[in-house]
Amino acid sequence: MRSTIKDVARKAGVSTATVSLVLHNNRRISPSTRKKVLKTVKMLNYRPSKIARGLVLQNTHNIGFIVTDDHFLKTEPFYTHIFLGTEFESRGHEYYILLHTIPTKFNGEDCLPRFVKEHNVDGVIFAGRVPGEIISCIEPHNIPLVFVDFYPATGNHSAVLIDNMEGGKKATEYLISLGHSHIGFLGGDMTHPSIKYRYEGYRQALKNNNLKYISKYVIRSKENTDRESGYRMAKKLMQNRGEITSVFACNDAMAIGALQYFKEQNIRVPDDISLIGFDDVEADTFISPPLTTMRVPKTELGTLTMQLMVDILKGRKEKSTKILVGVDLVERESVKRIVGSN
Amino acid sequence: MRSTIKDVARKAGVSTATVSLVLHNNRRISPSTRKKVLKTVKMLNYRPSKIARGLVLQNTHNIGFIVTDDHFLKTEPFYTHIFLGTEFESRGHEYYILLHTIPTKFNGEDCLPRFVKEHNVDGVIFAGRVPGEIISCIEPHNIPLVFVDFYPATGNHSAVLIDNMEGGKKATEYLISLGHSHIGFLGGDMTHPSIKYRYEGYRQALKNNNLKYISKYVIRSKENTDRESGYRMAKKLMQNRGEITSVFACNDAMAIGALQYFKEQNIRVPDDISLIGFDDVEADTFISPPLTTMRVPKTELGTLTMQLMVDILKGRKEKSTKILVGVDLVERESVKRIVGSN
DNA sequence: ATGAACAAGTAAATCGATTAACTTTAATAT
DNA sequence: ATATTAAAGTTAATCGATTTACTTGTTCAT
Repeated sequence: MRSTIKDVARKAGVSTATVSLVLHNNRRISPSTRKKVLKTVKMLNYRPSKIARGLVLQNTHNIGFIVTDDHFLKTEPFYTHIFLGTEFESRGHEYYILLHTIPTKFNGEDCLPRFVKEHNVDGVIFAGRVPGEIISCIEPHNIPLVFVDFYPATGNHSAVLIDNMEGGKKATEYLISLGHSHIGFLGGDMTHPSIKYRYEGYRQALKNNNLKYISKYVIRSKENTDRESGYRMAKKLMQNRGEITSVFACNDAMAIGALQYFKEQNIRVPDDISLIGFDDVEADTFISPPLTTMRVPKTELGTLTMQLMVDILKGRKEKSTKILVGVDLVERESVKRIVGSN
Repeated sequence: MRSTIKDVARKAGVSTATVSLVLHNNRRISPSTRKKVLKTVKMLNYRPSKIARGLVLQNTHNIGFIVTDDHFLKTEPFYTHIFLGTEFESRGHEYYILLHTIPTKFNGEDCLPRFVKEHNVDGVIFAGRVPGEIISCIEPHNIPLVFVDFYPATGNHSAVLIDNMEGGKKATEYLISLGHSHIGFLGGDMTHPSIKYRYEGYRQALKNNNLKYISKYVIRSKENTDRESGYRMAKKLMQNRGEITSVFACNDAMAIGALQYFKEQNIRVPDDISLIGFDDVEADTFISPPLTTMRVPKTELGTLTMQLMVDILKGRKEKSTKILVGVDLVERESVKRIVGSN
């Protein structure tokens, strides 16, 4: 049987209060008693029970992590990385992460996650876009919420976000700097804030460089931003290609889908067309040519989120803090300088 | 503030004992009192605190889930599916899953997961191959262990396993049934039990069908069974191709890598060579041609594991129960009947 | 009418930690 | 010598639920 605070107290010849005070570095206890207690603690291999402690302190030291099924399971382990980031960070803070996935076909019923019902979490992290109902179900419970890689339209919540606008701008400006002036944009669901901001960045870059915005160069859909949709959108874009020499895909999954289409059509990348993505997923280095993209620090996104959550729980940060995380260009082989430029 | 058992008792005009007994369906309580209490419970939206309950019952209702980093993060979300399977199943049993990942470069130090140190789990699930040190660190703690998709060489533990031998046999026999008699085997790390058994199945199928085992048709390595290694092993296999008309890759990742190589060499699949994989990962349907493979029910693997864990915790099953899960052929487009056969 | 058997409910101990309030002893000030 | 203060520890209440042992009241057999 595991040892309790009573065992330690008995063995060390002190009260349980003394043991507890020693463990909390209270200086009411003399160095000699302190030493004695610590020795006994070590000897009995004692660790306070998280449960007993939770009962009296009225906390759980658990954090809920909510993400949709399809986000968590998609081929690119984007959210899995974020999840692991929170998990890594939680270790140092003595927290545990409890996962809750929302079915793809969420119908609004039973929207309260079990860990909220049972009051088994001190805070909740939302990763990626989640249905608004879930948020409004949880909000009234008055638990700190932190969003990562998504920010709901209403409310004023804490969030860790990618600087998508800046990223979109950087990606586009990179193409421009290599002489491209007819740049396609391969967009997915434009109601998604991330995609929208990447698109805004694209527009800004064009504007800042005095390039015309040509609407037939821009594909938007209502669909998911996955490989399949990338394939189809690339097809659509190429059917009315104009003078396009490069394409900025709103994420790597779509870029990879587009690449597939280009290959089938014998459109060479980067010789015939340059392609830049966004996210930096693992598959990027394995495909041919390796994809130039904007790196999103996924694990870091997770650790930052968890740090923010802990800061909020300890009252060290405001309940509506926003953290913006920058993205960097990763040059690989899918983008090429326009011949004759510069 | 959330309501406690005292609030319910007061409001219903009974003792806390009565409330607890009602909630446990004890028939010492009269139907009328019962009804009254249940009404109050609903009114106050009361739920017993998991923590308080855990303290008196001496359980945590948490299950630890241990997997290595690289397993959890690899491109094919195989273990992510298993993880989610356990999570789904855990809901119905009022358990929570706590994840612990082992760094790829595990050096043997600090091998005890936090949740074991803190006695914060009732049982531990090991998913996929894990370093032996971890297992022997946890064993002495006398917590129920269940392995899924991996079984350690020593000890007699509970496990949920894929019937790899049967699967390897089925895959090979399928090729044979279509007229193939020169069948390559693309193997990875043969010290891995799963790979070893798939290979055994391959040999058995050959033997049962009176086909010669030709050692140059079999590639084994010590490397990971990933796409990159599939690419390189396919290259090696083709350098000494003999009369090979089909290849059984020990998993889909390797099959996809091989496919990549075949494409680059203008070896058409399935026209020049048939290719069958194992696992049924999502990418299979997106590549061209879609990969014929053996379907492993990943989510089910997770739910079965969790069920087994619960059964063991409740004393309904032995501590060394094994469950073998069958695999099924998924016919897609990477395998073709040999012309002229049958 | 009396006691046995049963039904319905409660009091109180318990799980393992934390901490406010208190006690005891020693040191210091006046 | 006495009051004051500080130091070092302890007592006991508390968190929220569960459950054993007990009480009280009722029914039923004889």
